[in-house]
Amino acid sequence: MSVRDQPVKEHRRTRQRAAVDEVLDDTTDFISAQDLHAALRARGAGVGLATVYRTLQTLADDGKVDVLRSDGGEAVYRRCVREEHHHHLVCRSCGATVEIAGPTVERWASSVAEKHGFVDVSHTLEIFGTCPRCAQA
Amino acid sequence: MSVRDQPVKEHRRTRQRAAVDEVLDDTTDFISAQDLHAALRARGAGVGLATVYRTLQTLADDGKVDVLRSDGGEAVYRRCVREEHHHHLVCRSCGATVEIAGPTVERWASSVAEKHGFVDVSHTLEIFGTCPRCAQA
DNA sequence: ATCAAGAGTGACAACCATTGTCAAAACACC
DNA sequence: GGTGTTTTGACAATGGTTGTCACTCTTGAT
Ligand SMILES: [Zn+2]
Ligand SMILES: [Zn+2]
Ligand SMILES: [Zn+2]
Ligand SMILES: [Zn+2]
Repeated sequence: MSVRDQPVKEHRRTRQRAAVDEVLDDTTDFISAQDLHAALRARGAGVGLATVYRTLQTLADDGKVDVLRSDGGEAVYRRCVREEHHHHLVCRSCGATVEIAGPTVERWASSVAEKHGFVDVSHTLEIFGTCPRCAQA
Repeated sequence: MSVRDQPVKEHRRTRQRAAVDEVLDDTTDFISAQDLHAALRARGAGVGLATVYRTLQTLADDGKVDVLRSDGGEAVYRRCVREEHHHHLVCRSCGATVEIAGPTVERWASSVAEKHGFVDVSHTLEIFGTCPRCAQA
């Protein structure tokens, strides 16, 4: 997404960050800061809400988690398998997420931008739908 | 974006809606509800903030305006030239917007979704960059 | 034009995600 | 252990957005 993957400043290892990591690893769907905070509580490993927000912010900055906006405009986070740039196919009903890579789209996006003289280009692309499991109703 | 363009219930014509329409027509970039509210004030045609939000919501529901989220998660609206489905190339600096149509991407998106068994599919796609005008710095 | 019914309005409160504050606690390193 | 820096967290504050509800306006019929 950014022009270049940079240094990624070192961070201290704390109980809180480990706890957040753990929840992220156990969660396959995108999750909001609020929900993550609740999940931590449920696990007994309470972490301050502000800390959850800060931690997620940091992870996002470091490219360790992907961020996108839910319908309500709430930011939701997810630890993705691929580190490289990719997109998502998300189930509107259950939240099931599939990571998508599309060289074609990447090329198309940058060519369109270039055609209009835009530089320092990035893009967002998400596909929503109802997954097979949820479809059988 | 939705599966089908539907009936679109009729709405009453009021001074407030006309005023909002006017601002939207005069604004080429995406604008937030707050900013639109301020713009209305500046024009002397004051409209309640709640009304601005409701009006934009309605317009969006009817597919009369496009909505997307700014970096800060704020919803921004724009009356686009094309009524049909399309996307945007937006300048991060000045907000200049170009409407984009991409049959290729449309096909790709639905084929990817189909491949994974997803139905009732929609997608969001926006390209961001620095426009030629803003680039010469 | 008059009128009734219901859609629309607006000032204000309420909500809620997110960020700011800052003293206390935890970490990393010597 | 000592020390300097980072991190934490309870709480306040911010800011966009929605809810409330009495009042007003548009519309369509009489
Ligand atoms: Zn599903
Ligand atoms: Zn991409
Ligand atoms: Zn520009
Ligand atoms: Zn499209």
